[in-house]
Amino acid sequence: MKDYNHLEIEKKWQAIWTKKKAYKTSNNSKKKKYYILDMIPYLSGAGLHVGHPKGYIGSDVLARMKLMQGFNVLHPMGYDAFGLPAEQYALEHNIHPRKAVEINGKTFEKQLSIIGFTYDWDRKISTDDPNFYRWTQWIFLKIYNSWYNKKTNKAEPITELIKKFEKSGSTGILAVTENNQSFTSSDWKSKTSKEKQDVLMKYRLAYEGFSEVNWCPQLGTVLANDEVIDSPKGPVSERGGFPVVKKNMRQWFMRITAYADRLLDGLEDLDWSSHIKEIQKNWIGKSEGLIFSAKVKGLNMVLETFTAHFEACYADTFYVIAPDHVLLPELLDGLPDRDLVLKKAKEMVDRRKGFAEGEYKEIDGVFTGRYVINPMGNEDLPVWVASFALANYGTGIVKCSAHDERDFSFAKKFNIPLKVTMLPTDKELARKVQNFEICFTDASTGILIEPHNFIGRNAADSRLDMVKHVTSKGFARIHTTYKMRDAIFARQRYWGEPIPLYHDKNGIIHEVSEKSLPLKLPDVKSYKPTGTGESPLAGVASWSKKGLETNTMPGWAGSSWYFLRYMDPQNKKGIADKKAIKYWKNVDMYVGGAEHATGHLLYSRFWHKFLKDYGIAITEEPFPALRNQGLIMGIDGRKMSKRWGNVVNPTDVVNSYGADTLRLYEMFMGPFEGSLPWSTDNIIGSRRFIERVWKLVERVSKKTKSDPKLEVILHKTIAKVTEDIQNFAFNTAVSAMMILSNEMDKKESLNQRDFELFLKILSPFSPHFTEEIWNKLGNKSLLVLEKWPKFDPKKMVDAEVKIAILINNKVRAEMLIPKDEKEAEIVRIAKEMPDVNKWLIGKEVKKVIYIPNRLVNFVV
RNA sequence: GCCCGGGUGGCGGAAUUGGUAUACGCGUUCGACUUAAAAUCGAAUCUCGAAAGAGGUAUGGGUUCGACUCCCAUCCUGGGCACCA
Repeated sequence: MKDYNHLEIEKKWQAIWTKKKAYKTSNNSKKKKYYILDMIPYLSGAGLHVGHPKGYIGSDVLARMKLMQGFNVLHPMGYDAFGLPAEQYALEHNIHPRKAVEINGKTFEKQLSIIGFTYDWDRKISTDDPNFYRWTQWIFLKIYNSWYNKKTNKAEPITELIKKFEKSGSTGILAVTENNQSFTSSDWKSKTSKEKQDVLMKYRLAYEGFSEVNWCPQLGTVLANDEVIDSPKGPVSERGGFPVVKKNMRQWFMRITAYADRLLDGLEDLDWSSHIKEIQKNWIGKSEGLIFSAKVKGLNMVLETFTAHFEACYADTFYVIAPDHVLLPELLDGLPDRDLVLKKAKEMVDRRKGFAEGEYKEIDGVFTGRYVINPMGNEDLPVWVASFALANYGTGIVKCSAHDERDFSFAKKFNIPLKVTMLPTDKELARKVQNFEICFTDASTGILIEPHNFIGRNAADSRLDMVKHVTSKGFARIHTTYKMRDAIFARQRYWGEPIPLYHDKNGIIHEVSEKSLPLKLPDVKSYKPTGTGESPLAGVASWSKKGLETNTMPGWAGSSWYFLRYMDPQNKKGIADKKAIKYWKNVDMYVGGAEHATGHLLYSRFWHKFLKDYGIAITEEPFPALRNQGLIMGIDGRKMSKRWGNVVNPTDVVNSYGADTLRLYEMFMGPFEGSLPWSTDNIIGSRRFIERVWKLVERVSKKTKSDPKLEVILHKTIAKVTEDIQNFAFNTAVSAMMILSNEMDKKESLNQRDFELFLKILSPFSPHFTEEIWNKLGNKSLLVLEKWPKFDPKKMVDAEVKIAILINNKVRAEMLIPKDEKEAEIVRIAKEMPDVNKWLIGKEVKKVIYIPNRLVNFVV
């Protein structure tokens, strides 16, 4: 056997696999399908470092095993070419985004090609391809033309809603949003087109509205909440780190909140890390509580407050309202200090704007001069404007008591009287505020006893009782709120999918007809952000003349459905052929970074659920199983980045060690989901292993008989590797194979069939050199398409086992004995062993514990 | 502040219905080969101890014949959320 020349071998087999179309995926297969997908990468142009392929290698190892196990495997790759990363690269390098995408795509493909992936490049997609974004626009129109029917709990065409409005006698359609619309059919018919549009806009799942948004002047665009991060200097953009401020703008939105419950409920059955599920759960932020209504004294007005923590509601002594609350001016009407209070409120709002979300901790307030009648009693409670109250959570008005730390300090500052009810956790508080009035206490148990008798109940039960109590008395009603907000679906940028809508002279919105899709992004000279909040498209005469929407779609549009396109990427009649979707269904195993927990992974679940309602997708969830690869850090332990000069280029590693070594090492480094520093020392170990296997070939012979002991290890290894790959425990799979090769190394001669079984299970990790050996051993077929070995449970059984002899849990001796020997026999032999006997002399054995084939423990 | 993870040799890490802690790899030390070095091969490598033995999985306690594993408390650490009522 020649010396191991990785460059030659890898190039050779990559060419042969491509020529023989070894990884071509068919849509007309009788085999069972397995769809394994890597998160679509965006083309930022920075080039890959060794951390990028880690996830791809993991999914590739699984894909290769599934292929060998006889599945029809779909394992595609493409680019998310639209959006900020590509555009930012273009701006920095002063080239057109289209050109930037082309260059970066080629670099990316070249870097990947040498690692030896199983991608079927015939299925490549790119989100900026008109043949692709035609369907992104098409889906947008479907979403735009739908509303969420809470009764059927699914999206329905907006035409169905209009029919309901038109149907005579119908009044009050159940609203998706807070707007409780109520009108008769004649009311509806008498409305102008514009008025009808305004009503429907409150139901559409894609809608136009105004809102305070995260505006990034440097990027010249609006950012979603998850694209903004906090820094010591205030909020900055995730991409680029530029300052972000609040700005009120016209926007397109996606009504993701309509799907809040389904997004939350669906999480339970997903095979995702609990960590990611937890993040999504917190993001959705479902909170069940009560809404109390209180009459304002001296006005014909009711204030509603939402609270999820109503256990202490009998102790409430004051109300607060958000300084920017829409009802505040009305509440102040007729009061002498009206303008003064409004001015103070405005100051509070302005002050808060200067802080990042969550950074503003000042306590400020002003008394409105109004009182409400306590809904649970008769006394009057003062209403204050408080800097901490948020207009957009709950009702924007809070009912306050001493039990909330923040309410407590507010009351302290402004000398507002307080009461407490004793709750199990509040004994300390009761001591702290002993000067205040204490109501409804049970000093010994801390459980509420008045005005309803709850003696002997635990906290959860008394919470339930409290709900019953206050709702039956009419003090409050049950209500659920969510922290999640509707997603902004617009960017004031050039490089994105055009939104296929236009406004006419009367301000009526029309759709670009389905037939004329794709609505192509026009070529422009200047694609730079205008900085004013207007999209560069506004400056294109032919575009604005038609009244076309000048905002483009955000970066997450294409990535919210691309996985369906891979099923049938060339289809011209729809996003994919019905049969193809029926066959591939959804992604069996999704692999990507954990940083997309609240962005991509939430948005694509939302779109998929919509497409399910619409009858295109056939499963409720797009990604039933998800694995997140950990980062690979620089040698210095810092994140790999040009800035630190610690970037390791995979091409360099492939050149000096080979793709097989790179692949094996990245899988062996540690747990797949862990973040680890790259190590130039450790990679040697993986290379040595490959060379040792390479040399083993010299001892392989068809004439050599199977060694029974080696066979046991071999079959145990096959079982372990099969299981470990399925569980993404690649590091232990590699370690098991290292143990096997060490055992083989001890033998003078090896049975060829046994050795070939080893090659097969090693092939997914290091496909090139194993293919070369397979070929050299005289096989004509391709190893990568060979059948995955089945382990034989009969061959996994050791003839002899090593049993540890313990005295009082200390190992004192060992014995080799036939498997499944009788306990009595083992104990008899053990007692006679000198190393055991000396510990037992003169002592009484109180107990003998025997664990079959593992240990025997004498308790003396 | 609240909600999730995690803490095992010099290093990456193995080990879970509770059953021989430190597999596998790296590094280090010694030896072989070599004029020499690299590479390769062999041996050793948790701590104390000459040995017998003793101790040891962040810390303290508990359950158990037996705990890295289960329970309680504490400390450290990574991540997520946050004036969310």
